Amino acid sequence: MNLKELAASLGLSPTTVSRALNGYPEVREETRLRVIEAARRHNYRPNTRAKSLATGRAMAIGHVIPLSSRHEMVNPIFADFIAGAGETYAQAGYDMVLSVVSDAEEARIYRDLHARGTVDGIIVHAPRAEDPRIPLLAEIGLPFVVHGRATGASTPYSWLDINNRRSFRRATDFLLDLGHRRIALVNGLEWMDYAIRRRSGYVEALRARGIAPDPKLMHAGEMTEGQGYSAARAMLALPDPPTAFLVSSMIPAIGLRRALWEGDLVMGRDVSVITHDDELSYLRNGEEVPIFTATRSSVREAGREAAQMLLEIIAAPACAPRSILWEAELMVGESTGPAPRKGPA
Amino acid sequence: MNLKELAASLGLSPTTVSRALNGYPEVREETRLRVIEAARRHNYRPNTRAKSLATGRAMAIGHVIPLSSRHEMVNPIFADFIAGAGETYAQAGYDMVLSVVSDAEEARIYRDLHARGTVDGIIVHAPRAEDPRIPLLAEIGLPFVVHGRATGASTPYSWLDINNRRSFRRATDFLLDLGHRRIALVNGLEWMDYAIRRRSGYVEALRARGIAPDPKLMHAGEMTEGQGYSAARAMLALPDPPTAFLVSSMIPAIGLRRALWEGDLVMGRDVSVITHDDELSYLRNGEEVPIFTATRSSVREAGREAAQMLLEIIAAPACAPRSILWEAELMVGESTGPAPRKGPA
DNA sequence: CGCATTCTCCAAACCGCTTTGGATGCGGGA
DNA sequence: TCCCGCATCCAAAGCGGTTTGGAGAATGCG
Repeated sequence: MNLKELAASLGLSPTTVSRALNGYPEVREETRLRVIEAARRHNYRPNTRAKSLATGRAMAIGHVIPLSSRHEMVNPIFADFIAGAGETYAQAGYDMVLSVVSDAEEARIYRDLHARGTVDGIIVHAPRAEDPRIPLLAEIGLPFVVHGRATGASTPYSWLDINNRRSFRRATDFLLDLGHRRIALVNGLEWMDYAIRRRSGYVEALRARGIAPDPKLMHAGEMTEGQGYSAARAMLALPDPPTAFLVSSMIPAIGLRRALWEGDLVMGRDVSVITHDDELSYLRNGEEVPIFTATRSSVREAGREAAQMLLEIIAAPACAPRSILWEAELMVGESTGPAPRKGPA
Repeated sequence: MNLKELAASLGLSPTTVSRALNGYPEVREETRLRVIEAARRHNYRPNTRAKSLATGRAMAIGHVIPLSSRHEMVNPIFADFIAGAGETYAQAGYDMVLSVVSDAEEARIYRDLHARGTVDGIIVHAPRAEDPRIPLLAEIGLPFVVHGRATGASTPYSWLDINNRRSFRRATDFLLDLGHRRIALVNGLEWMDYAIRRRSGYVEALRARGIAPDPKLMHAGEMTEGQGYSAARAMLALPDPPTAFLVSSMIPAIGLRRALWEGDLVMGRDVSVITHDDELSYLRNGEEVPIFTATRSSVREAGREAAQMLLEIIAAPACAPRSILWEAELMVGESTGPAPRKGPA
């Protein structure tokens, strides 16, 4: 059932039916009701493609999942972010289109999505330092919002991020206040922006207490269970092992927990752990009492908000780039405690 | 840059340019090369919406993520499945559109996606018993492939699934052969099709050895870390606790591992564990030696294959429904061992 | 050389919707 | 009574492609 047929069945012109359905005033109220009723009865939905061809708006937002060709990993927080963004899109009548691409062809995909008119805007995931995607998107003139930031980007852009530096600074201070001096950092890949900021917060806190950061206690890898495990194993085997760990995500924290258990170390007593918690729906940090002391911020909420921001930018393309910076809260759980007197084991 | 402009810049008609780019034979080879070169130089990409309006094909596939309104959880295996499917779509020039909806409005979304012509086909995720989506999609005539199956569906349909019943039957047999008699099942929600089949494989194996399934050893819940933990805690507190567990996913298996550690039970010695392993990219089951003995099947590979199947169905809509049934392999890891003589603890 | 093909290319219709620019009929003010 | 303005509706021109139905030139054949 298309517009023309619906109009014919009502003895009206397509023009009038279109206007009736889209709420234009040039149509008698009685007629409008008749049209709406008929549309409902016939299960009429305007064809998306025709509509967006006519209006010039795709009513769709693109999300590009980059797969680095070496480590073919899907970002585990991606699903929850998408879920949040999806809620916003659904309310606003937008569709979400997803592309999974290796980073080699990422630039091409952006150009494509824009040139083919598939989407009205884009959410940029997992920004890296000096991320080339930002100048690229600015150049081709496709509205976008970055989830995170990109250190060293010169063009202004819109973003939503948490205060990674400050939250890891606070977490490190928290551990220092508990008497820990050998504090390890299990962080994300070193070129990821969030990892850079977290490390700088960590280093800053150490330096403020006159502690030189020890490269042997700083690990950069992917946010997998295995990475958390092996990083912890290696560090615990050092002659002077850490008494506390700072971890960038619940997933490696779980691997770290495994390593601790294997070493007969009790979390919160022998070794303290603080992790960042994205509040992934399938990985809650305990039910009532948090298992891990954690810097916490809902990535799903971030998805909702970033999507909202992008829709507003699309609605008013002229206005200046906006940004939102959230503070992560520090939830004290059972994984932290005073530094042991003589070190673990 | 659109077709008309490109044509004008070449002194050709839009017809000829379109044909040249789409490989039709009615155009001189020399002209074709000239057109292709110009298209490349001007970064020309045909407008998706106009193209699909003209051809009637959306060149897009829909994935609907159902969020049950009570537990607002994102299926953790979803991201990897999507990544696999995305690879197939990218190769075939299809886009992927995602909708996140509460199950209350799922039916409406399917009708919408079809009526608005947004997609050419749909992948159905997380099928339940007697899943209403299957007759619905069949009725509205939208091609679809189910990832999994739906027990009790009367209309024929295409699907790709693993042999859940057999793999859990084999896993249970494996534990029985090791001497275990009190074997617990930590399964998915009882109305999920995969959970039903896994339970039936488990029950079947027990019955074949003359063991009556004990409802107290059968847990049905969501595939979260917390569920695995609390189910294990509860069962281990029984007067006659299980000596072995069968778990439906790595994520609750990790929660289960936490419960075991808390109870000072060594996995593989005091308590045996077999889990299903979807090979999630961020949750590898150990590096060389698998940590968990596991029934294993790549959900990402499933995504690739299901997408492929759907594209073939769209290309040849008349042909009979197809189906693929994969056997999961049983990987023996370190989490299983002979039943302890007198039970744990 | 004449005619039928074959090669190339083009004009125009169409996909389903929006939107501009009227057309028509009615009531009200001068 | 006449004209104007308003309310209501419609015809037709896009949006950017594909595709049908030729047209004109070059080629093949007798």
